[in-house]
Amino acid sequence: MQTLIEIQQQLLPDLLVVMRKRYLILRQVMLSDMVGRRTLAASLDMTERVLRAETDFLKAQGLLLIDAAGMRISEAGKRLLEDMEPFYKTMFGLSELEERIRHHFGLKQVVIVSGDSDSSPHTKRELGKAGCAVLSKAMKQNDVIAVTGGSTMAQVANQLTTQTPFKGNWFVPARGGLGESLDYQANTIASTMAKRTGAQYRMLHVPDHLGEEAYTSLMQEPNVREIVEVIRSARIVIHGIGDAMVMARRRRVDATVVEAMEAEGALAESFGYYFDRSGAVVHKMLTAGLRLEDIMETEVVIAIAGGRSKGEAIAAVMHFGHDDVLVTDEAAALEIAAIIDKEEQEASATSK
Amino acid sequence: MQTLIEIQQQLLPDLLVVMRKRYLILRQVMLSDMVGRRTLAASLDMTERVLRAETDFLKAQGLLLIDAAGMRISEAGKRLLEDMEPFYKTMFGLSELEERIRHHFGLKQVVIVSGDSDSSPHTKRELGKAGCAVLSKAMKQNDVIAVTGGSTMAQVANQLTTQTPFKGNWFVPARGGLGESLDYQANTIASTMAKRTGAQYRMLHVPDHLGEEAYTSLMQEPNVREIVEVIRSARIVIHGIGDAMVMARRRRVDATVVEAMEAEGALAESFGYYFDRSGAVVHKMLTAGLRLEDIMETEVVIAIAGGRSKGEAIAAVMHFGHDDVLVTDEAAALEIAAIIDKEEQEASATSK
DNA sequence: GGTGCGTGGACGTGTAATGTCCCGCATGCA
DNA sequence: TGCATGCGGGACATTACACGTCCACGCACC
Repeated sequence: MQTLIEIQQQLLPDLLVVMRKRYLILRQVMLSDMVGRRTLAASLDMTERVLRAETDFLKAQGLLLIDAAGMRISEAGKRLLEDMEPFYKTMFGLSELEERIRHHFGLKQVVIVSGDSDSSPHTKRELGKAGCAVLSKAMKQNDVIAVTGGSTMAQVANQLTTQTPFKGNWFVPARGGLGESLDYQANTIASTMAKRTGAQYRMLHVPDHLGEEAYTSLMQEPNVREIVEVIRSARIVIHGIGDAMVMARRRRVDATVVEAMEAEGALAESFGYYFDRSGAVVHKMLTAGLRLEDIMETEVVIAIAGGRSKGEAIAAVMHFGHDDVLVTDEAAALEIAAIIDKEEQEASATSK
Repeated sequence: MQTLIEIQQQLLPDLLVVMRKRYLILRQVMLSDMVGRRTLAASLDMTERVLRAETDFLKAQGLLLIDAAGMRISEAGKRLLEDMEPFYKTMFGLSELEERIRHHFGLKQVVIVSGDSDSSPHTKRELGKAGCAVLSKAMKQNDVIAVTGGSTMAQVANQLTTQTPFKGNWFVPARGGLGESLDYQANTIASTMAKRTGAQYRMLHVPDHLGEEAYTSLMQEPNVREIVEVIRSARIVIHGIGDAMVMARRRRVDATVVEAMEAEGALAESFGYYFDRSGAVVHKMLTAGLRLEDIMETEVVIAIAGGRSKGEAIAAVMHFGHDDVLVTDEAAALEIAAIIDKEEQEASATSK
């Protein structure tokens, strides 16, 4: 059985967005007692014109009183705010979280699905769906999309569908082979995505982790070189995020290297790199795939990861600061919010 | 305390309209099992193109399955319809009623406010407000608006406000003096409305009910004649509806005439005329105000009346068939719906 | 009486919604 | 087996609307 809100989300996905917008306007006016349009627009981060459309509407509904001196809330508006209070958190809790995380890390967009991917396969599926929606929106024609491996990315690949085939688009793996199971290989995922969207794909058949010698000689190979250049020119990168130690072990990284990384505080792994708590890269190395400098120049970088246990790792990668969009779940988002809280407290403590 | 639905009706009435539209599409598809776009558009009374936009959306949401053979509902869509069922009536019950009544009497628009004006002054105020909204929307520049008397019309006049003054507009009484209390006189109401909207007004200082001789001689008077011509040229008429016997008594109509009218089945009164159950006019008479033929040619005729006790009278006037818009309340609307039911049953019984 | 902030009106522009027409295709009937 | 019908979906011109921008005017406060 679904609640009214869940039904509405399906039937009118932007209902909550509009509702929240109007609610916030009303609340802001209430708090400001009497306020002008420009001031209000600034404090709500809206353009003056769209705010005006909304206030005109709220006035017509009798929730707002507007006269030459400015705007104030009506009795009916006050009552509405009070009555809406109990619904606010369940309705907009996630939107609020999204906005908070988006703002703190300077991202373009944050999407949070409810639940915890660690414990619920259903949430993981939803996470995949949300990832698809974001990716589909980002894709244009003749794009190159670099994808990483991992179970979450595999989930995205399985959810991907499209009405109009993206014929001119290329899916490529972001990195070479990483010694994981076949299903979670970047190569596998890139090919699945391409097949499901009617796009093309290319594979990179080299191990990711290379010594300098092997790297140089492989890059002499014309066909390797060619695909590597395609990869590095990707306009969109979509990647998962993992726990550093778990990933290192799964990838059979040298025990000594693992120890070194642990000593340096490695916490998160993403597109083959390891990050510490502050988002600094631990252990940079040669790779045939995407390099850090490529990521920094990529137009759209989408991170997708969920589950309570991944919260810290996600925050670390976000600190790295080159992502544009984050798709995650409620459990991870709450962890991230807690980390933000702590950081802000520390920041205010040191500033004193 | 308001429910979430009530809050939404205030905060996003526009979106709820969209929601209803999508719900009805989904339901129609469900009932039709498998149906084409053109057929569906016809049965929902929508243009093909807007239906297409909606079905594309519903398909993207996974609620509708579309293939070369036609459209059918998906499992998720079926579930959504079931889950929405309990909310439907509270959300759209009034819209449903509006549409039903609108369609049955061939009106352009029906507006229903919740409650019963007979028992709740609050509902009566809301009725007034709704009437204002309709009237404001209908008014253009340099219009002549004829208004009748009555307590409901007085309520409309008291609620009327406007941001932009309607300078070139004229409010006039639809009929002459009718021996009611001053507050409910058409003259009074016309002047109140004019004052509240910054418009002009003219008065008609003659008794409404006239013998042939008096009528002829009064119409010789140039200033009477002039205002009468203005009245009869009104582009908008807004009128109340009353119970025939109550109004006749209040207006001190001759006892013999009252008896005659009662014998003829007089049920409702509006703009000075008396109607029987089927909307036929009982007792036509000379008047210095609006005549029936004027009403028939008026561009916009707005009826406004509410309260359970008025239901029958409203239905009678609607049968008369020259109104464009009806503004009423829930209690009256339910009475009207019951009458429609009965009529339709009788109609189907005779057709057999 | 000046100054600043307020609303509301006007207007140009770009984009999304809509009306219209058409195509290729599957299906069912002759 | 062939033909007609009705299907979804693509294309495109037109329209309507939302939005950014600018300005006039009025009110309150200094």
